[in-house]
Amino acid sequence: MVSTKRLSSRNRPARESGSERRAELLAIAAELFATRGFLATTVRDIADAAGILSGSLYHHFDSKESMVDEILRAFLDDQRRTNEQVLREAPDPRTAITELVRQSFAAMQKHRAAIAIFQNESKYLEQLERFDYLTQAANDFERTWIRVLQDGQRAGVFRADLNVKLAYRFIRDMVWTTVHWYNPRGKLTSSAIADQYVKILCEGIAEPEKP
Amino acid sequence: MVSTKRLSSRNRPARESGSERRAELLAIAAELFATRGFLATTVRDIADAAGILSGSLYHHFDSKESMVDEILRAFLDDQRRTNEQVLREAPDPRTAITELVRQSFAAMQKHRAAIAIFQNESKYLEQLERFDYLTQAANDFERTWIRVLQDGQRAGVFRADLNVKLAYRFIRDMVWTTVHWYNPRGKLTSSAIADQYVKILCEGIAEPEKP
DNA sequence: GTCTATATGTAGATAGAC
DNA sequence: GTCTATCTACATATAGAC
Repeated sequence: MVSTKRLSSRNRPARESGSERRAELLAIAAELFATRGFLATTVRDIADAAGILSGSLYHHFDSKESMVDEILRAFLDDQRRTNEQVLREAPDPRTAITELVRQSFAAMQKHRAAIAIFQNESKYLEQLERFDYLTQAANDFERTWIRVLQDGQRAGVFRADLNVKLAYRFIRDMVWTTVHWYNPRGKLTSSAIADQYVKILCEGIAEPEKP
Repeated sequence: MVSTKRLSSRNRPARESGSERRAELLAIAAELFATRGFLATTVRDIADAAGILSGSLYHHFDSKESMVDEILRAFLDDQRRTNEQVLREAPDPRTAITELVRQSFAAMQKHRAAIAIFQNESKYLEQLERFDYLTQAANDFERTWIRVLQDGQRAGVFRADLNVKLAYRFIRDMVWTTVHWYNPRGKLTSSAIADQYVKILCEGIAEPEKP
């Protein structure tokens, strides 16, 4: 049974995805990239934090860029899938917006470091060809939110005088920048923050009920 | 009249503040730091953009850090002064908040690059002792806004159920992150953005008038 | 999977001529 | 005020032993 053709974690080449050690190292790198910044973090910093020497990292990864690439792709794939599900299931624009916000905050539990990196380093990484998908992902998010806002305007649940592009940026910045100060072990749960934000947001942009 | 003891721009030592060339070079550096990031910008990049060689920069500045230091201090001093004036002159909390927002957006005309640098690089620069004042400045801003929000709550013009610390971060992020996409030569004036934002913000957090 | 040893590039910064 | 020339340090990455 050992000589099966299926690649188990025992015989899979180390430089491909799936090994537990890789995952550990990626988590360590993600944390450092998020807190110190990608450029300010050296491969020696990562190796030190992992208790190995810098050269040993190259047994697992091609380069520092490959590491951040994997971290970001994992987050963006996950986020895109979840957004699509929200849009499929939401019965109306107001629910859709609320759920998109709540779901973005929820992502902070799982992808806190990746979100911070996406926020802080996109401007730099987008200059490199291999990270073109970051620009595409940002455009995808924008299209999704703007469509929901416009649908809501047409349906009369969002103010007609709202500049949807501006409102989108407003919501996006509000949600994502939370990662800069959010503390996963603090008093405020991501759910509580989401509730407070959605409340401020909706009572600002929702058309008041006609009496 | 030439042999006066007063330092004119003719005889002032080049490495002190005031010369026009310094100001030009600082503006060029600020633009690069803002768009590419502080670490990603090399002194050679700055020199290239200025049409000189990298060594020549050191006739004007001690180091790359000194350059960003000057850029940030100029912005923060200006901003602090303006905030104090707003607070002195605003007759009530709602006006104070509105004017603080409007004034922050107005700062984007004069200090766009510095604001972006302050936003993007503070986390890294704060690790260095010489930039301790960045942490202090951020705390000062926070205290100012929170005081106004609390005053407004006590006066009954802001919702009593508002989490002021959360609302502050909400406003701060909303305002400052605009610099990431604000285009000084675009259709939207900073004043128009401010109006739209203040509207969304206030109709969200202002207590509705009792009929 | 990690270590030893090292190649290679490039960054920030300096000294002195013009 | 800028250039020429160069120093020094450190970053990413590699090759092969264990």
